[in-house]
Amino acid sequence: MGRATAPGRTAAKGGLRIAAWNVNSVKARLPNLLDWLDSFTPEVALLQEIKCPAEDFPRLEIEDRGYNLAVAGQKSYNGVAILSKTPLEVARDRLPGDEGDDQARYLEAVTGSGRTVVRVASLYLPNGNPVGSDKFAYKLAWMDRLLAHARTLLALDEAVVLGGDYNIAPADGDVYDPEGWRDDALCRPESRGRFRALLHLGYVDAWRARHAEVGAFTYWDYQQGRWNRDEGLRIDHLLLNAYAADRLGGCEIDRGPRGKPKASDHTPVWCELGDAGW
DNA sequence: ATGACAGTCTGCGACTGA
Repeated sequence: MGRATAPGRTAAKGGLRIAAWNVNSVKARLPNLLDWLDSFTPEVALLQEIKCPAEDFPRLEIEDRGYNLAVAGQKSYNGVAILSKTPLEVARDRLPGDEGDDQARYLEAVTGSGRTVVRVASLYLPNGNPVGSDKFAYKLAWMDRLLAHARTLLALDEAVVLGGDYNIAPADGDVYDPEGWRDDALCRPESRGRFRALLHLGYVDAWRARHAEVGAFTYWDYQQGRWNRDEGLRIDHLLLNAYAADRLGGCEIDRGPRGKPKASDHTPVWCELGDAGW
């Protein structure tokens, strides 16, 4: 159609690029976030760990760059947001299954238009350490709720992308030191088994679908020179249902933001979805 | 080497994260 092409859509050629990034405080990271939005110009950005209530989100700076915005925030910790060049229709701002859970870790919205309509979720799965604690139980329960919800989403005839910080390294090849991390909540069989259960539902790990290599990471600890040594973990993921996977173009980890001053300890992962072919 | 991280607010120390 003759619709005007918005700035930043050139690389997508009518498709759209969806990125997930744990920014570790949207206020502390605002210059980094704006630099990234200006240079990469994703059509959709799924942010985690904004660490502020929705009313404190730097809305104007984002909207000035042509993004619509949806936020599920809370004071001090957690918090997720979705930025999109096209309007957002929020579907839910909490993960169903536990009315008593007030942590802001899940936000789901429908965005895109015409042949590029897509349902996206920005999710921040609990860390779960130390293993054996109530935090670990919360992580596994949260993952069980995500599995149940992901199953209900399969009934929809639309593309679905569940993106964010899963706090799970799916396999030893996603960890710089698998032996050292064997008993960590990010690598435990209980965590990995639930991640695999998502794949068994039919969701596709977009990065793994496009890359066979091991030793590619999305997170590097601030301490002990982990970034300079490239000692990290791949824990941020884009999971695609079949409708989305059928449209999957490239999927890449953008290491650029991790190397900048005042960086988050995570870096973005993004994928490109082409137009629906029908 | 008496060190070597970075957010948050309960704020000059404690808590959380991965």
